[in-house]
This record gives sequence, C-alpha cells and structure tokens, in this order.
Amino acid sequence: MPKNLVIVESPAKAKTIEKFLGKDFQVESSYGHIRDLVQKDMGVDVANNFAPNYAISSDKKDVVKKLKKLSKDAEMVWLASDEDREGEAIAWHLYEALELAPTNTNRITFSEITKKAIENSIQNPRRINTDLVNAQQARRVLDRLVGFELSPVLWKKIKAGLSAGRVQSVAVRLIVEREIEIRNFKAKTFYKVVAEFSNTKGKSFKAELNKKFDNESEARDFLDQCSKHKFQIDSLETKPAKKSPAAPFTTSTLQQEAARKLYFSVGQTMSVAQKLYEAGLITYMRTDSTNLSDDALAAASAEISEHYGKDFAKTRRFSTKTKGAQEAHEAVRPTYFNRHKAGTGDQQQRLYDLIWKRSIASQMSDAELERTVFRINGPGEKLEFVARGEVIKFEGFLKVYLEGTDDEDSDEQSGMLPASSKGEALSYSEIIATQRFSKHAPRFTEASLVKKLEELGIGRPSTYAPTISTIIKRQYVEKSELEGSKRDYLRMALSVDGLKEEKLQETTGADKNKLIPTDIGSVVNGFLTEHFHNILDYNFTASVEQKFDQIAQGQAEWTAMIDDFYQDFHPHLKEVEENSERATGERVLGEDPKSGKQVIARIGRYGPMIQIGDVEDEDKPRFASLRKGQSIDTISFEEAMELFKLPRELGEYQGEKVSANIGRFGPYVKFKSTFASIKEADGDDPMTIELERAIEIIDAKIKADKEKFIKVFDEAKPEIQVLNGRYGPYLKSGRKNFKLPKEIEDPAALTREEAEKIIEESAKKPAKSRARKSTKTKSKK
DNA sequence: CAGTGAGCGAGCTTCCGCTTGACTT
Repeated sequence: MPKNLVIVESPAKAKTIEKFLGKDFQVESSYGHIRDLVQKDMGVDVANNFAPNYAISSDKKDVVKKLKKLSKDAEMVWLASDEDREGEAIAWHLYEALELAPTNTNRITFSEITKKAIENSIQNPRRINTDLVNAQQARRVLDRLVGFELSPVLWKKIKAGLSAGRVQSVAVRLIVEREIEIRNFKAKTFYKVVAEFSNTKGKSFKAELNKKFDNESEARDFLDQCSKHKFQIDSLETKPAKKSPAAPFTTSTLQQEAARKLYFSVGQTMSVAQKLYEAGLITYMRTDSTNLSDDALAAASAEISEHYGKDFAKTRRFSTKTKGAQEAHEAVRPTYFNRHKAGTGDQQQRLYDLIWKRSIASQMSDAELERTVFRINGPGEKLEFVARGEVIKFEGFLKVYLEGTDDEDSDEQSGMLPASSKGEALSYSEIIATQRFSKHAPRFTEASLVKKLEELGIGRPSTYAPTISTIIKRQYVEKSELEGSKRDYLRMALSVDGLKEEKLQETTGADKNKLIPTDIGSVVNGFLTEHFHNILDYNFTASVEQKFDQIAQGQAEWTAMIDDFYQDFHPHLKEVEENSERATGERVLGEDPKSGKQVIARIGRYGPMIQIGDVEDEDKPRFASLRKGQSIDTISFEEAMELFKLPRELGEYQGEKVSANIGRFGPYVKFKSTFASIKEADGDDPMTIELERAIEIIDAKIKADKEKFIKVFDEAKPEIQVLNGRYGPYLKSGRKNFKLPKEIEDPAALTREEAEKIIEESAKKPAKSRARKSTKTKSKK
C-alpha cells in the first residue's frame, strides 16, 4: 500500500503524474467538483448569513467513497487540484467530504505537468487557502442566487422552463442586440475604383483609388477624366516589415481557429481535443493561459532547429491579457513536439495538426517582408491610385502556420510589384468602378461569441461550449441558414474601347452557421434588460470579479459581499415579480375581416403564436402556432391569416379522412391513427400538399412502422410491443421505450413475463436527469 | 406527441464551473 495519496481533478492527469512520482505515491482523480449546493431552497440559507448547504453530487458518490477509503489508509494525502479558485475549492470540499485531518493533509499546486514542477510542489506543500475558497463560495452562491431567483420570474412572466444567469443571459443579449443592429442597418452605397496598369516594359499590376465615390455620376465623371489622363508613377517606396506568430492556443483561440480552418463547432473541438488529451498527445484543453513550460520551450526550440534550421527558432513567452485569466494550466500544446502527426481518425489528426503547427510557429522567428507601395497620379486634386506589393524575404514562422482571420473579404495583397521607376509612364488596360455597399456587423458564430465572452471576462474555458448548448436548448437562439435576397449593382469599366456599363446582380443577406435570436430569446432579453439591467450589464461579471479578488486577498468578507448584492437584488426582484406586466412580445397585426376581432402575434404557453380575439370574449379565441422561420416581430397580417387555414382536409383514403397540419414536431399528414411527418425541405407543404402525395407519405410510414414491428403480447391490449430500432430491438410500453438486455438473443421469443421484468428493472435504474435515486439501488447490492 | 394558449394547484422547471462516460430507437 503506497504511503501517499495524491488527488488531482482529471484521471488522465493522474496517470501522467503517477509515472513521475514512483511507487510510494498513488494518484487518483476527483473528476472535478465532488460537492455542490443542493437544489432545495436554493441550497443557500439566506436568513442565516447565506450559509451554503452542500451535498456530494449524485454522480460522485462512488468516487468519494473510494477516495475516502484510500485516504484512511494513506499516511499523507496530497490535494493537488488546480491552482485557481475552483481548484482551491475542490481541495477544500475534498478535505471536508473525506474528513481529512490537518496533520496528514497537504495542499500542492503546479501549473504544468512536468517531473520537475511536480517534484518541486511536493517539496513545497502548503495549507488550503481559505480566502481563495471563500472567493469561490461567493462566486458559487452569487450564481445560484441570480440563477435560481431570476429564472422563476421568467416562468411567471413569460413561459415555464426558461432560465436566466450571469453568463447565459449576457450571451443571449449579445446575439439579440447584434440582430437588432442588423435589422436597423441601412446599407450605404459607394463606388470603389480599381485599375489595372502596365508599365513601359508591359508588366501589369493592380492599384486601388484612394477615394470612394458617393454616387454613380461622380464615379462616371471620374472615369471620364481618366480616359484623358496621363498616368505615371509619382512615388515608389519599399520598406522592410515583420510579422510575428500568434500565441499558442488557449481554449478560446483553439475553438476559434478550429472553426475557421476546420469548420468544427466549439463542442466538437472540445470533444476531439479531449480524446487527444486522454491519449496523452496534447496538454490540457481547458485553459486560459498562453504560457508554455520551460521544458516545452526547450523541446520546441530543439525540434525547430533540427527540422527547419537554427535561424527559424526563437523562444518567446506570451503574456496572457485576458480579463480574469487564472492560468492554472499551460497553453494547449502537443505533449511531444517531435510527433508531427498524431491522433486516431481524420478529426483528431486535423486538430492535432493545427495544435502542433500553432505551438511550433509560436516559437519560431519573425517573418521578414518587404512591402512596396506605388502611388500613381490620378486626374484630380489628391486623387491617386495606390498599389501595394509584399515580398517575403525570410519565411520564419510562416513556413509552418498563419492564423486565420474572421474578416470575410480582406483583400490581403501579396505578390510582387513589377520593377518600375519614379516618373515612369503607365498605360491602363482597364479602370473599373464598381458599386459597393457598406456592411453591417457580422452575426455571431459560436466561435466569435466565445471570443466576445472571453473579452468581456464572462464564462470560463470549461463553460464556453456548454453555454452555447444551453442558450440553444432553451430556444433563445438558433443556428439557422438565411437565404438572402438579390441586389442589383452597377459596374463601369473604362478600357481603350471606351466606357462600358453593366448592371449585375449579387446575393446579399445570406448567412449560415450564425446564431440568430428566436422570438423567445428576444422577449426574454427585452424583459431582463428592462428590469435587471445591472445583471445584464456587460461589466457585471468584471465588477463582481474584482470583489472576488478582494475576498481572495483576504480584504473582504464573502458573506458581506453577497449581502451587499442581495440587499439590492432581492427586493427589486420581488417588486418586479409583483408589479411588472407579463412579457409576451405582443404585437397587433390587424383585424379579422370575418369577426372584426383583433389579430395579435405573441409568445404563448407553447411558443410563438397568432391569436384572433380575446380570452375574455364570449366565443373562444382562435389560436395557431407560428411556423419555422416566422417571427412574431416580422410576420405580416396576411401570413398570419394563412396559418388559420390549418388543419386542412385533403380528402378520403380507404373511407377515412386524410388531413394535413403542423404539430409540435413539425408538419404532418394524418390518416386514422397514423401521423406521418412531411418535410418542407422536400417541397411538401401542409398548406399545399395534395391527397395523392399525402397517401404516398402515409403508406411509406405504415410500411416503415411494420418493418419495425416484431411482436405484441396481447392483440387486444397492444401496450407492450417489441420493435426494431435503429440500434437494435427495443421494448415499447405505452409511451416509454426500453432497451433490451444484450443477453436476449431472439427478441421474437421474448415472453410477457420477461418483458415486464425488463421494464420493472429499468424503472429502478436512475433516469439520466434525476440520478439522485441511483444511490438507493446501488446500496441494495 | 399530433392540441394547446386563462386559471385552478401539486410538483416540476432554473444557475456556473470542475470533470467523464452513458446513452441515443
């Protein structure tokens, strides 16, 4: 039995460290936090100075049990969770939950996983830093108070099941406000002029005019002037320039770059990176630090020198500028720089490649360039064409890697300008004035939202991906494709043959993979920004972080800080709960010509809807759900009235009615008890679908259902059925499905008793969402 | 699941930050 028990947060880390420490040390993992505030009564006793009520998390009971046993047998327990606020709290929770004693407990930290760093930490143990733990408690309690008091106000004032929080609500606000900005944006038009010149040796190059014209006639006049103008090079200048590599990856920059270059979602990036980390190929992927360990710097330098030559190596240390960075880990880098390729499968290999290149490039020398600028006199005061050229003199880090850019149409000039001299006469082959339009700020992508949140210091590396999932799951925002519309623009080209004008067409407003607010998102954001402006303020997190820092420094009491906040927050919240109007985003669309009643669009109990008449009217109001792509903010009266044409009777099939409608899960056609989904993407629309096509879809559904069918136990009471699913046979009992145990070879031979037993067994097992009951079944065993 | 949109009321929903697998019909 080893004398020492070391506890870290991650099992992969545990494995690595165990190798460094030798046989006297057993290294185990806590799998992150082991305790959390209970859900009941917020888990905070507000009346009792905000006393937190912690409990072991249901999925951590086994871990804690095991660690407790091991700690009893060990001579010394080393709490080696991360060197930041959360890590310190994990150490403290372990200390409490494992019932450790001060005499045989040491707290150690290291921000890099190297033998030297770990051995050094063992030589320098310390106590748990109570101030830092209290800063974490303040953070935790504040988030709980805000989340668990604000959310119920939304249930009451808008719709059940909604949520609000310090991080997610700001994320939604960013997206909603950007969309409003885009909606209010009016594109300005202007004319951009680009010329293609040839010098006396017949070498050609492009140059852009230093002025944009406001309108067509100015641009035309200018081209007119050009036709009579003698062009020459007024000045030419060549300057050396440098480019430096970007810092190695943090979680946020990794997510951004993987989105730009590999088209990964942020969640995808994290799960692929997790696999690489577990395989020991990269360092920890949830980090806010750009720091590399000394060992890593040396290894990178050696690898670069060997592979590209000594000239290419340059050791650099990057400082982390991110607000609130805690730097408990290194930057994301390959574990071994001499592994140029690694990973299983295409995704892992591509992500590894990106990480390897970025890390290596960060330790390489600057690229040396030569930038050349030609200025060419134009026909008029201060009007000149400018040509830029760029030549790489020494590649440096560019040999390996260049950071991507979010700028959609950066016309980065590259290539050389032809050798020319000052005063040299130029002829033009074409001078083109093209009508252009100013652009609104881009919608957020997952990755650009993460970037923005990080800039604001909101959220942590471990929460960026889950935050995006949450706001999509709550249906505050969606990732959808916008079609865009056609727009005419004018192109005027001057050549030796004279001026040629063309009207061309382009698509504008098309967008994909962007985050777009839903009606619910907009209404929730409107409500929160109106009534809880301080929480939704972009600086709220930054200002509470300052207070957490003071607590961590021992300069403030955590309960006093929370009290200070709560004394304003809580009464105000109660006031809003009492007195504010329901927020439904209601908009009057017009009057129903038949009944003369008002037609309104609003958020209903089940989402965005249209309503004719009022609930207080004698005859009941009529309702209809909005369809995908429609919004209560933009739907027209005519579109709204169309919705009341559903459900539609299509006709009869085998003597039974066939109808089309839109249900909670989308458009469908119905025949007897069969509901068959129809796909608008395939050109089927419940508004226009014809009987013949509906029957096709229904027949296909009936056939598919038959193929799934294996057996039923009682024809008269077909409650329990055995069916074939995508992942093998399963039991269907009423509305619930149950997986068949692997032992069962022939599902068709299943008896009723066996089936009932399976259902009973499954009922005992914990459901995913309420795993609290799991301990009961497990303790029985 | 295949309608509903108010209100009644029990009991539920909900936060952020640390971690991995379990699971999907």
